[in-house]
Amino acid sequence: MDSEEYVEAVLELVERIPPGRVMSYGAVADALAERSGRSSARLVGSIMARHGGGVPWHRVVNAAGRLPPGHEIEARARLRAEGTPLRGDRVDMANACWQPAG
DNA sequence: ACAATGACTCTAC
DNA sequence: CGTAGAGCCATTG
Repeated sequence: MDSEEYVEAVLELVERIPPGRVMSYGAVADALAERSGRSSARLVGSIMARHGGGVPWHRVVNAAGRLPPGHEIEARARLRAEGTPLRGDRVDMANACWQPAG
């Protein structure tokens, strides 16, 4: 069961992601590990899959800059519209990687 | 406790 | 661009 506390923390952080930037599940998990104590890329992914609605989920990608399955087209279009550095069908993590610290 | 699953991550081929 | 194997942690049967 996903504690709403953790879910809210994830959604909050995802909403904090500025346009043109993205975060990897692992980065989100790592950033939330300080507030929840427990975190895993799989957990964040699972939460996004269940509660990803209502937040710019397209700003959350995996470590390889891959877009979430079933939404590649949507995510790619949104990212492109926001000016996110794209590299083919993936996100240019070298420039798009963002973190709450800066 | 065990087995299976998942919007993950890394390394190797 | 692809597959395969191991590690990861929580949920579910």
